Amino acid sequence: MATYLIEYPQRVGCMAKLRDLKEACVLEALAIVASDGVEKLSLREVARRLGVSHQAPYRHFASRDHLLAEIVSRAFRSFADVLTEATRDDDPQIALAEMGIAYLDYARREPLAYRLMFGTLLPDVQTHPAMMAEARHAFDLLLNALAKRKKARAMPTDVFARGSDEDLAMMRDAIFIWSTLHGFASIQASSAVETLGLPANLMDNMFEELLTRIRGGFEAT
Amino acid sequence: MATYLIEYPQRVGCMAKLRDLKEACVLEALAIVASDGVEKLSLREVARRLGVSHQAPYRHFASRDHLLAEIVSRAFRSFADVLTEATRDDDPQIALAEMGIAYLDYARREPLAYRLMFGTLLPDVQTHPAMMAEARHAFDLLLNALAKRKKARAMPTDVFARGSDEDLAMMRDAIFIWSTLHGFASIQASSAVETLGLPANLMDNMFEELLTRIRGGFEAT
DNA sequence: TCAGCAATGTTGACACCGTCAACTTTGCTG
DNA sequence: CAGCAAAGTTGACGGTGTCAACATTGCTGA
Repeated sequence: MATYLIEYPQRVGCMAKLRDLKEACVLEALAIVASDGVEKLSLREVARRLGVSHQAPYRHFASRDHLLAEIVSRAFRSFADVLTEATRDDDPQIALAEMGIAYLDYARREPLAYRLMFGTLLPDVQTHPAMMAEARHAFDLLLNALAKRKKARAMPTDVFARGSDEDLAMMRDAIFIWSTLHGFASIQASSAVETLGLPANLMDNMFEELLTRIRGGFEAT
Repeated sequence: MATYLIEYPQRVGCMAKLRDLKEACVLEALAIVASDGVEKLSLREVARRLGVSHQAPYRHFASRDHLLAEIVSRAFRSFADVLTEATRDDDPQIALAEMGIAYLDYARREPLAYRLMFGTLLPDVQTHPAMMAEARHAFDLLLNALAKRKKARAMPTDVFARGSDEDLAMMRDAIFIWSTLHGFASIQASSAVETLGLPANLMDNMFEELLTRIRGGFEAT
């Protein structure tokens, strides 16, 4: 019987209790993912930790995927917040670098959260539009930073460039940057260095070097 | 009773039968991964498809992870073969580009196999050294290609560079190249373009562009 | 006030899964 | 041909997601 009320005693009525258990499930799920990884996440374990029957969460999440979509959404939001906070400088070029560092740093600090977002099969997008919106928001941070940079460097001739082509080119720029950041981050988050028997410190202190190379590749087109 | 004998009737004795069932398990597992993804791989499903009791595979694989390690090893080997075959040109720079194209092409053609190697939590390395050896072999293809390129461009002053520092620098080069390739490939292999609601053809025909940018980033240090 | 009702939580079942233990069958070998 | 080790089978246990039926709760309108 509702042990979670002890941990979340603020409830005053039915609706509040509802939000409490739903919220408690989300928090407990996030805790499981953060400590043991998404593979260990199960509705029954969440229910068990909350001292509630194994079916109680089903009143608030139609399936495991619905709970997963919720915590993935939150992970994207928190990730986007970190990127936003890190991007401070007025110089768009420097702001981009700040974002890149923040990206890599997040993946290193929170490998399980990073794997949750980018390393597992996500629930179907069509049935979880909120999750997609959060993910897109994070991606838009990169697109916006690129747009600012482009604006600051705009040549008069750019006026003639057609909008959609321009957008597509910028998205391609974003894909390149994201590819390099994501590749590095996921290699680091996986145990690839260990798996391959490479020097343990191989990927340490490579952030700046990686950004330099991204810059080089960025101007190579 | 051993329906798989019908499919693999070449057996002549006990030992041959052993290899048959073991081999049949591996082939069936690879088929499952190729058609439904690694998540759908289960020892019981393999046994069922082979018309054999659910415990029979345990005579040949101590656990699910042991079967997984075996098919991951084979995936790495087949991947390495593809890279090797594609790398034909005498010019080390062109050979590197050929390898890059082959890498991206493989990930696009076989997204489930790619995810098997690079997108899932692999079994423990210490207990599966053969798997690690195959993975390392694939990585060494890149290192060797880089070494050839360096040799072809060697300046006389390079003679003074210390070996281990040189190796470390080359591994860092490899990490950059691999990061970009892997990032792009895994973004493509995941349904990220769909998840983010980006133009469906955004990542088409980007292979050459990506290689150009890698080249640019490569020379930026 | 209180009957009724919808929301919420519980219990039990089913079909999956990996894995351990005990058993039977098989086929080679001394 | 007896024996033995390897191979395969059967059954069980605890874990999972999920469906169905039931119990409880607390608000609401007569």
